[in-house]
Amino acid sequence: MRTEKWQAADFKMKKEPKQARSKASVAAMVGACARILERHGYTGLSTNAIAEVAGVSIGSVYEYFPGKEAVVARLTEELLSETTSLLQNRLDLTDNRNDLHVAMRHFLGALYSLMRRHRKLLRVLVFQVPYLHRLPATRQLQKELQEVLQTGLQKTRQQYRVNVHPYSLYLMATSTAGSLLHLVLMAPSGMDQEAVLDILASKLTAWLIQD
Amino acid sequence: MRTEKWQAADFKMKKEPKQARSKASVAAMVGACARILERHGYTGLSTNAIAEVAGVSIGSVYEYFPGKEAVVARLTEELLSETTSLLQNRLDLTDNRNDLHVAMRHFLGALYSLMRRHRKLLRVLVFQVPYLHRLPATRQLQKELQEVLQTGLQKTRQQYRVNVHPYSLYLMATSTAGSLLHLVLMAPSGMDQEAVLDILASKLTAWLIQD
DNA sequence: TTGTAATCTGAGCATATACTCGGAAAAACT
DNA sequence: AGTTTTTCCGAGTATATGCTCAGATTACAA
Repeated sequence: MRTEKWQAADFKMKKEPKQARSKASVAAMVGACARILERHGYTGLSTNAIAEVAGVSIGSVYEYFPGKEAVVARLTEELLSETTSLLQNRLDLTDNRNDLHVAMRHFLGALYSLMRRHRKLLRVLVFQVPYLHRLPATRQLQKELQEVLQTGLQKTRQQYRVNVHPYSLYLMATSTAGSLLHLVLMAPSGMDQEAVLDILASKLTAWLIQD
Repeated sequence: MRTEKWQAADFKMKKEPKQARSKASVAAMVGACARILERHGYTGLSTNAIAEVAGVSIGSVYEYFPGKEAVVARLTEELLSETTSLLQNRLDLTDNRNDLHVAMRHFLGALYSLMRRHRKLLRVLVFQVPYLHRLPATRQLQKELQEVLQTGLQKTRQQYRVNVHPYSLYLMATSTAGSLLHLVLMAPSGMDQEAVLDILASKLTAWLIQD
């Protein structure tokens, strides 16, 4: 029983594609990776499958990636950049609002719809990819979310004179993540999800103010 | 690209062991399954590995299980029964308490220490097993947790005259789960986890009462 | 003791997956 | 056009994994 490969997996590409042709190939591989994950889960993901679905040969895959783990890493990086830009946009939008509850609600709504758009992929990444939390993109996402929360709270603090305990902040973040994930991936049918978001925003606001 | 096997996996044992010898064998297989999952993750789990670690031959594994998925299912059932009995015990203990916050804190603490005891296994089950949420044991656990929450709240309602919206209840459950999971599996080092539990209990109590 | 059911064995086959390598084809450069 | 770099190809090898099966061994019962 030896240590599995993914425990020391290499998440970096062998080389960057330089010409337009090869960029298209890499894009096709990453796209194929996403489709396979959505349709067949991580168990169904193999380098051979990626090559087949992408319409390239197996040799081309290994030309750019050391293994499927690196393809998944690349895929999460692309998702990360989408999330980052959305976060920044939203933060700018709510910048000059002075209603905490409304701002909170907008932020939750944006995160929710983003997660919902990628729900199939998100489910597999979160619940099946063994090394997700060791991926650079994942770590950076957590970092950015925390910064956004801190920044947003800085303003709030000035306006409402709230002072949140670090542990309280930690609990707000983890519980919100838990609720959003459950709502997007596992919510029972017949649930008015927008209404749930309303309540969540209320509770978080109350939590902040009374702290 | 055909549909993967685990998507229609059979989670039931082929037959129950009848003699003491075979019961020991099955126990060894389940134990081996747990050890392999903890040490090598779901990727490292194979029927051959189970047989080797359990000290039985590969033929014996297939005598009782249709595949590794069924072994995992059996393992989760054993975890479920442990959880169920703990839940019942705790509920009895907090039965005649009239301090909502203290009761809540005890309940959280019990859940936390149980999860902590099985943290390695829990991490793999939650983040790697593709079919975890389709396992009968998982479904039943969610059911029981919901019942416990309802029952506990029934008493609370009488004592404190609180009336919680169903969505609010849903959010309490999912956010608590999210925080506990993060605390057990991903909390940054140097965190006073008992203190975090204190705050969580306070917040949940406040949430309930002000609702 | 003898027969029957339960249990265990492990070689072995079929398939899947990871990954290499020698060389062809296309693009870029001079 | 000639040269170099980049890109692509896919048969082929090594290994891992799922699973079967014919028969040996052990428990139990008549």
